[in-house]
Amino acid sequence: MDEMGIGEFSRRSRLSVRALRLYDEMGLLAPSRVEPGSGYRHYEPDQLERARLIAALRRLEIPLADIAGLLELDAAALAGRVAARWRGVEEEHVTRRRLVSALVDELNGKREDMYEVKVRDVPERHVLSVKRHVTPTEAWDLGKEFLAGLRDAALPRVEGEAGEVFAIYWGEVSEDSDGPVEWCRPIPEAETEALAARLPELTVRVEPAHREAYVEMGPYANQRAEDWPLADQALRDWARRERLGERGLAIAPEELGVRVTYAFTPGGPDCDFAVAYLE
Amino acid sequence: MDEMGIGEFSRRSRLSVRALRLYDEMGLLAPSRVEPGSGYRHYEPDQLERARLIAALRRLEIPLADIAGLLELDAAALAGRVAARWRGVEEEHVTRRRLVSALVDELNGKREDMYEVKVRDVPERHVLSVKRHVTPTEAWDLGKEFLAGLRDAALPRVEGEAGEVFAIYWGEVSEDSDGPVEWCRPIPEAETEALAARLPELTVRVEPAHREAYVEMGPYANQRAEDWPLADQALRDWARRERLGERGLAIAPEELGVRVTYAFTPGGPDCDFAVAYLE
DNA sequence: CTGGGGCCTGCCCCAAGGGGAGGGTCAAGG
DNA sequence: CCTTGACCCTCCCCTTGGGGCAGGCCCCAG
Repeated sequence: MDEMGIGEFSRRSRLSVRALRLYDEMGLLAPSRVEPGSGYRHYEPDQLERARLIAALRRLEIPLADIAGLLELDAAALAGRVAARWRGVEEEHVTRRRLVSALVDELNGKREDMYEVKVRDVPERHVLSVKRHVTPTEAWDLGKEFLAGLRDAALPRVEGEAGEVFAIYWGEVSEDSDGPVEWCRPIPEAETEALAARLPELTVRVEPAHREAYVEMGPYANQRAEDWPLADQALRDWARRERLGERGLAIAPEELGVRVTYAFTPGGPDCDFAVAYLE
Repeated sequence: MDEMGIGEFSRRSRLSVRALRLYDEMGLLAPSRVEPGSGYRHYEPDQLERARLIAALRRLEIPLADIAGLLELDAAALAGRVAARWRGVEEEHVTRRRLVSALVDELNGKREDMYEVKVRDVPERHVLSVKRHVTPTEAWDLGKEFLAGLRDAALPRVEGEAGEVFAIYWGEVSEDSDGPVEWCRPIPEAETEALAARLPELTVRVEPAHREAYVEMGPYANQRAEDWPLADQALRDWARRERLGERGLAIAPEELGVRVTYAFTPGGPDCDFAVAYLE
């Protein structure tokens, strides 16, 4: 019977008296005995183990509510959950690291010339497409699925840059706005009807000729989400310089009705970031 | 004059309306115009840059109060501060990563045998020592300084394990309790008086013979702070199994008057974690 | 003239405690 | 027996960065 007061238990567990009272209140770590008269809390030495485990989990910034659940698991299961949670933290950390380097580069002016805006004329094209409402992550999955389907179908190609697969963001794609997004594959005009019959799950339509502004983003752009706003900004600045704001230029993915196209090289991960405007 | 309402500015800056109102209130990002009658906020497009910068800094979890200061800097200085802050985050992340792996290993029982408790008899020794009240970080600095001084003094050695440099934590060393901590170097009994005269800044005393329990912690233990509590726990468990709790065994660094000794190999970073008890 | 969206302020809420007020309890020393 | 100091209690307000909701105003289109 070598129970101790909250002060000593605090020192031994390296948890503050404050925290111990909170954990008691939350039912996370109740004292072994509470004096009825004074309300004094008393703890047993073997409660230190639980206390120290809580302290360790808190040091990893795990919320108390989650800790309550974790404490019901056996050691092996707990270890698994902690490891799994940590993998998530690592991932987020890597994301943030990329964000920092992008931000620092941008502040140091190293990215200004990375996003040179160019203009190109795109002829009228017949395309096979899917158009769907999607969340940001689903947008890429939709693209992957679309590309995989195309490979199986072994379609005839249109020559040159105009033959590349591309995506059109018809509206903002974010947490609370879901596009739609359309993935397109140009096809030779002559084969339009045959392909429409062969691939009934895809739409066939005509993409009108237009002139578009674009920036080249290089390989793996899709993995560097922090670069997209910069490309967006570059195009936005260009549009303002060119005073195109009121001539039907669609400048922002976050504006509804916008047409932002991403031009892809189907074999690889290269992509452009293009803003279409119609003359 | 293409100003916009708070809703559109929110979508374009990817900051919530809520956040924008808060930033206005805090003076971080004031709207360019507030309608006197209705209180409606209006923003100019060129405020988007600042807004997006704030959003980027917030994504790095920089507090708003700090952001206010950062926004007054020019781009290069800001980049430097962001990079510096990030280095701190990286460091903390590494610390936490070690903590996780230690915790997971412990939960999986991989560390149980790492801390096998052994017992050894230590003869009476004459030692040169410094004893001082220190904070946790100062404790190691004190040790380094002590070891450096010893090297310069070229002292005669005592043979064997009993000749190693060691430290005694006479009391808890933490944020609000500061030891004291004593660093000791055994010397041959015959030279006691000569050395006392030669090194007047050091104390000379006799460390009585005793039997002590200890665990071996291997190299670089001082860099793995998360291992110390485990060693402590191993000794604590051992003491309870051996029913030594009431026979004068000092079991906890957080208990005042305790004697926890750390045994060092002076050339390298290896150290034991020893708990002395007197028979 | 009515509906629907956009916008306003003001109030309460979250996590995980920190700080302090005001007051009770307990052991030792004078 | 009294006091002193250490310890402990509950209760309330404070923090950060907003989220949610209520009640009400503004403004435009049909």
